[in-house]
Amino acid sequence: MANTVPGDFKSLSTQISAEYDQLSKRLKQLATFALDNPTDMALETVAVIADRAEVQPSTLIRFANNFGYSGFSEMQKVFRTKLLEHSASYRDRLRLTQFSELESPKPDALLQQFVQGNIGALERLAETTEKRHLNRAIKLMAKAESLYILGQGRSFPVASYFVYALRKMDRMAHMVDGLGGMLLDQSSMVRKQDAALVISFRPYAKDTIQAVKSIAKTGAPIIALTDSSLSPVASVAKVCFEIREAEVRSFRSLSATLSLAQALVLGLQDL
Amino acid sequence: MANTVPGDFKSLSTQISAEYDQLSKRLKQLATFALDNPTDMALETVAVIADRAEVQPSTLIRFANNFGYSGFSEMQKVFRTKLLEHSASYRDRLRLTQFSELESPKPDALLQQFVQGNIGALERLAETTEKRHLNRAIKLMAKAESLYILGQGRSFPVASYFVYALRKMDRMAHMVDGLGGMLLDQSSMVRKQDAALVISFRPYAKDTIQAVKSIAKTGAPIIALTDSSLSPVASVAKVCFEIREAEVRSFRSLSATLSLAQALVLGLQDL
DNA sequence: AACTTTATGGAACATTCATTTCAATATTCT
DNA sequence: AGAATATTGAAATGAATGTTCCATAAAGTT
Repeated sequence: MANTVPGDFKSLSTQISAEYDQLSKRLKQLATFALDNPTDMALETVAVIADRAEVQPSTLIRFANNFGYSGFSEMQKVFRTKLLEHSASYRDRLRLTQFSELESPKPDALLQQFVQGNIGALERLAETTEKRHLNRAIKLMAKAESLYILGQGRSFPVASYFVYALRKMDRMAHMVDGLGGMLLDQSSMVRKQDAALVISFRPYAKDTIQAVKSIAKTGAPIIALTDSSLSPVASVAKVCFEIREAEVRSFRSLSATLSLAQALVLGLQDL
Repeated sequence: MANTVPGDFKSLSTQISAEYDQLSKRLKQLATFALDNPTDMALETVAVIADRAEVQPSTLIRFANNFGYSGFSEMQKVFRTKLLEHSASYRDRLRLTQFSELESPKPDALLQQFVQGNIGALERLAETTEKRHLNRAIKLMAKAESLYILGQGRSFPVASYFVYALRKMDRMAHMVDGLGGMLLDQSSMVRKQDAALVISFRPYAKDTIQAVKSIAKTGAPIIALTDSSLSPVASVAKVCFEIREAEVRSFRSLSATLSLAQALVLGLQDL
């Protein structure tokens, strides 16, 4: 048996619709409830769902078995993943699907994974980024005489992109890269009519933190792109963007961060 | 006490941030995990979360108590409701942005445009990239003793990402950046047992082209990431990836290129 | 109508789960 | 350094949850 167990919500719901006529009375009753209240199915317990659907708890298990699942819990996973489709990161979704990362080691599949993950991260970025943060950040950048960009390690590509894009728009942009161990010297150039853009992700580069803190003392506003509100740069920033990047095989991406960088830079154009 | 128990996610997360410094080691550890993985906090069981956060189960209850909740379950409700609110409002958002594509020049719309554009570019990349190109490129990279990376202007962020990622995987990776006008000197270091990775988009930087041609003469294989098969770097490359990036307001993105870069680097791991 | 098959309710069961407890360890204060 | 306090790890506990079982009811078959 175990012919085709619906692995995702779409195939499950179509199968429910298809077999609906052949279901028994209580199973029909539950079927309509399930399709009407997928959120309940995803989050509530057997007892609660049974109560809401006005069905016995055992009916839920029978329902799940009827569609090939070993029990209710297994079926519930399908509803949960469906719930996360748009709101959660790639990794979260992957975790709930039974057959996940392990199998496909081919480079082609790898690219697919990155693409999927990055798409997810981008959707999430669009969803979670607050308009007023964007506005405030752009205003700060516009007011600043010079812009100083800090970013090391994994954040360096983003920093260099900022510098490139800002210069393209004829803005004064300086990379604080610590070349030749001059990091603190470079950051001491920042005056309070300037502004600093700092990109920093775990593990937060010590140099960057140190430089940001010294900049903060000058009173120049700091715009931070980081991964958590607990990040050491978050506390000193005037505006702080929390960015959740995709992660494939414990390798974090940069797509979301770069998209945000683009939006910030291009936003300057409109002022 | 029960002074103010955070009833919604926002107040909870701000309170976590506020009290973070005064938390104990394990509680800090869990705090960052909770803010990083709200989905896990919402859906998983105490045991699973404890395992993922590398913490004892009891820590979760202590954490919840610390913020005024009677137990973990009570706190979990906060994470769950926020998950629901979020996925609900997402559909509204999508509907809204689909309407307004053309009109609003606000930074928020700009971000949506970038996100949409980049998602499109990523999908296209997944479709058009040929498996055998990936395989060939990865094999060339694996065989090479040292890897030399070239990329200037807009391609520089990608180049620096390559260097970062390759070094992370303990590969010899050298940036040919032409610092101090030494570009041709740097490229003369390449021997035929090495390989070069060149990223170049219109308008192709003269320096890069020149350097690539001189590298080609050594017989070292060249892998190119570029925008057209007519690009000056395409003709000298052993493997050439044509990448079409998203363009918003005549500003080209880098998401697709970076995703490909990630796939290439991580593909090395599997050999 | 008698018999077989299937569906259902409700309680019993076993499992998983959140929570409590306590000894061991680390930290702080005197 | 030593006592006092706070933190942590690991197992025990008890509550909740998912699942199974079986007697009863309904539907279908001869």
